[in-house]
Amino acid sequence: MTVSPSASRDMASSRIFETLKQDLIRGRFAAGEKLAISALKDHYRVGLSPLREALNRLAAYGLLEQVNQRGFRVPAMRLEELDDIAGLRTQLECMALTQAFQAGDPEWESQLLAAHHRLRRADEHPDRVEEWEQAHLRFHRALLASCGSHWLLRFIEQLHDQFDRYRRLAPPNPAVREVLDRQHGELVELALSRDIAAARALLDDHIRLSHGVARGCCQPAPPDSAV
Amino acid sequence: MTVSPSASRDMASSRIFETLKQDLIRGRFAAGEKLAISALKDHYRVGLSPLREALNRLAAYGLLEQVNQRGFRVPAMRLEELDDIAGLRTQLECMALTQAFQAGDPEWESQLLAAHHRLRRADEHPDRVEEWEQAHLRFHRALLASCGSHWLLRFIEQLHDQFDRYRRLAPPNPAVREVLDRQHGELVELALSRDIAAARALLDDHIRLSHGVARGCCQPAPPDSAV
DNA sequence: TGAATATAAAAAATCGATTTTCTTGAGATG
DNA sequence: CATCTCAAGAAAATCGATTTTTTATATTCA
Repeated sequence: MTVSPSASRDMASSRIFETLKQDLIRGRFAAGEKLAISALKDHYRVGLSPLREALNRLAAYGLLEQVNQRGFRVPAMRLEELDDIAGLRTQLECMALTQAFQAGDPEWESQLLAAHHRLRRADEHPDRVEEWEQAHLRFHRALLASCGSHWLLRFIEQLHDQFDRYRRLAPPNPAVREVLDRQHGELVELALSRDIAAARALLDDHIRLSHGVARGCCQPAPPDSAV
Repeated sequence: MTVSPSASRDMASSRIFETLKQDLIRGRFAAGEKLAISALKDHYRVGLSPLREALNRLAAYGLLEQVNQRGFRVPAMRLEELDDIAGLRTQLECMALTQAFQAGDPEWESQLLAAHHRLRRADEHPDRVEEWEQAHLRFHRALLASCGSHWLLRFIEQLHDQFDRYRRLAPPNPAVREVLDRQHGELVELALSRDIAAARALLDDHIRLSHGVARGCCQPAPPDSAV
């Protein structure tokens, strides 16, 4: 987030922040679960201070909730919130897309092509999920990177993380996945030809499809009487 | 036993977070300044741990920057960033306004009227700046409160805080201020009559005017050769 | 002289221990 | 039998001290 890029010499709090962030997005904790701080401390082999600093950052980022004197919990997952996230993501990304197409230069085009190539390579290895996830995130980043608004990109990134938390919990849908993969290539084409209207429509559809899949993460809440 | 209003029940880290947040927005620290942690500790009379947790939250929120092993600094103020913030604020607030008008119910109308009344009362006391600032923030919150998107409101709040950091540093402009105050009342009228198009135009203008005033915060950087 | 290096002082980050607050459940009360 | 009280245990929050890293200053060497 705000920590400077140098990777290896990172502070313990930044390392544990990144690790926890990924684990939260990957769904390694149950929604609504209360985090036992000393258990985390043992599991991740970090001290209390860096751990607590990371938890505080995650709470400010929206991947954790902090309750007054009773620690941190994983936010509940509600269909209503997923819809909110997806809807807003659509609007913000379409906004950024327009600006990115208008301001995009050859360097942006190159980076986009490169990111797309990496994503296609990752498509070929269905077993290496984390590599694909990273390539996918970077592709969407590259698509909007030239939009010129630091704050817009920041919010989009945050929404993307929130969205993925839901999507990753949903059962995979190979048929839709195939369409989504194809759309990435089409987005690149439209980017190169600067076809804003078509690209917006496609991106809207892309997110809508992905949203539909992600909705599978919440089964309808059973009435209280059920076992 | 007299339980003082929840505030004292808060954790030290939350109290110092709020205090620091306000002081940052009010411009009590110079832009670009490096924060000396132990000085803050003495000044605010808090321990190191709660202080560091608050600083971490503020960095995640965007009111501080954290540099790898060299602590926290106040973000620089750049005209370019103010323009980004104002532009995005306009787009997000207009988006929220539309949804708020569509979903607004009588309770929302009441709260908006109440917030506006408090703001007008605060207008009458030009000496009590902080009261006005709070009433103003709450008015704008009330205007959009019924929009139904938790995440949109969250981002708008964040942008508002960023924007105010610039605006509060700029020299006051009584002429523009008078127009801005009048616009608050007009926004209420348009809210009650659900005139979305007119309200969007007015809100756009409202932010544009305020943006113009806020721009006075950065005097053009003198060339290096100057004394 | 000027670049490079060593070193002392300062600041940040982290650790281990202490204090505070919540939670649980046994026993008292109505 | 349900509710309330209170102490013991668990967990969170905070403190004080230590370790690590940076910064400033002085010194050496070409």
